[in-house]
Amino acid sequence: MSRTLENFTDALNGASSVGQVERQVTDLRDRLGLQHLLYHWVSFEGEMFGAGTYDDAWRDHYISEDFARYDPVLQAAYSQFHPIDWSSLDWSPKGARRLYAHARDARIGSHGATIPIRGPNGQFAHLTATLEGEDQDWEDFKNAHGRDLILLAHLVNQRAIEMQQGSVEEPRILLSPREIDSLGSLARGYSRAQAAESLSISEHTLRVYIESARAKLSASNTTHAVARAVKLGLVSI
Amino acid sequence: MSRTLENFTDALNGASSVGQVERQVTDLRDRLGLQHLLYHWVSFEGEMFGAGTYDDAWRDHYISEDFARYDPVLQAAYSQFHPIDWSSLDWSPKGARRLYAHARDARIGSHGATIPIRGPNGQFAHLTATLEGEDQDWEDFKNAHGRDLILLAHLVNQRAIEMQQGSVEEPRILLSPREIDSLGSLARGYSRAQAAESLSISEHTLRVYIESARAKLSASNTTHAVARAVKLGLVSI
DNA sequence: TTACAACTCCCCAGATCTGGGGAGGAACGG
DNA sequence: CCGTTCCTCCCCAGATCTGGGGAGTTGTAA
Repeated sequence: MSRTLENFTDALNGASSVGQVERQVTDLRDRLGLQHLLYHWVSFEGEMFGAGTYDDAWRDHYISEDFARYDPVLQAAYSQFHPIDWSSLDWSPKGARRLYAHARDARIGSHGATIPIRGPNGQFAHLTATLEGEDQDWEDFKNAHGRDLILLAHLVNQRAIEMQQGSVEEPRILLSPREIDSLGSLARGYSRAQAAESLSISEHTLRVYIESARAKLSASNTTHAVARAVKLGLVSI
Repeated sequence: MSRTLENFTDALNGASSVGQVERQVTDLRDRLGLQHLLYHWVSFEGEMFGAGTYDDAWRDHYISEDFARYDPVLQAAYSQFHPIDWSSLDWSPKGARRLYAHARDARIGSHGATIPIRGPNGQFAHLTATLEGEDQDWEDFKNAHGRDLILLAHLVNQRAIEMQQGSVEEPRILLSPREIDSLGSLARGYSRAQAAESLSISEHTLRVYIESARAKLSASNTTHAVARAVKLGLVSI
């Protein structure tokens, strides 16, 4: 790990407010010669916060244009473990092309990488670094700092969790094995009749499991319960 | 990052079998002066695999005694994001004390750290490093290599996912914006009537979007479509 | 011993979803 | 210009899900 990053992470541990974190992120961005650096947490309930160097105008614009719907970076971040190099993504759909054009106008950066990071209970965040320059500049940066960014993402997320932990901790949702089996079958497309048969139980029993899982997941209906369970990693498909 | 770890991760990328990975892990353990080093993936279905230096006798013993139920390291790994220093855990419950005694007998190590790591779709793994020595030896190791272990966990997990995924690449599925809106509303628990109203369309229109999204996702029914869309990161909830 | 969670099973009646059919207009790329 | 995709809307009839009620057994921890 480079000295710059060591100093940054030491300072991060001393930060006691988001404002201080943001100043340190800005400083690190400049030291690394980046266009932007952003840490962004998307909580399970949809709350968002972050610390980074995107200006308010871009943030507001991104939200008002509902770019999250079209953003291939976000979609890749949700579904992948690997760091995402923006140049590896498909920007051909219309919405994505539009986002790309607007981001170029806003001087977000010609190249970027986004590192997804996951914590317990469905916590999700990502660290994004962008650079303005030629392809070779970007390759050089990745070779020099690619692994550093991974570690940085982890350490920033760790600090963010520590800062967040003053507030209420979400209770951990636990489903029983049969609840997991039941929602899992539905998530894989079985009807209730099929699911009951495959689990060798009656549909009545299956329903009890679904309903109790629904209650634990605070879900309005079964589809909602399944979606939450998939999102929380409680069932696999 | 130290030269030893760089060499290890470069070799890891060239490994084409679990056996090769295991040899490299053993080598790294020795270079770092550790008692043991273990990467352990716990799949959702309960399958476990890993690459590490615990011997088969300990693994079998751990399983036959059902120590996973009592292991405070595992419990902490499931519920925390931070690297877990074993010495920070509460070993006073009866089962945990018993596990601790058996692990000491098996020379697992007097000190250890476990780094939890999470991927998409509920994937969970951890990297554990143990050391036999005095408290000061352990503090020295953590200061020298603590952050390296975090990065190592990430890179090993990345490699493990690559190996697990083989050659099957899912064709990229694209949903239209209205399809995304529709499935997203259902994933958030809206009934079709509510979803149609919130999107300012008729239920008939909503249904067309749901059905076309279902076809694109090769889903048996709507719940299946929603689950797949969540899993693939196509909709957020 | 008691309480709770997990597992098993049932009923009725109404609400919602699904298979299968139909239709039109606008935008974009070849 | 034509074909495709996306967006908009409709019908009928049957299948499935849901709200609300009921029940029992077993195992475990306090």
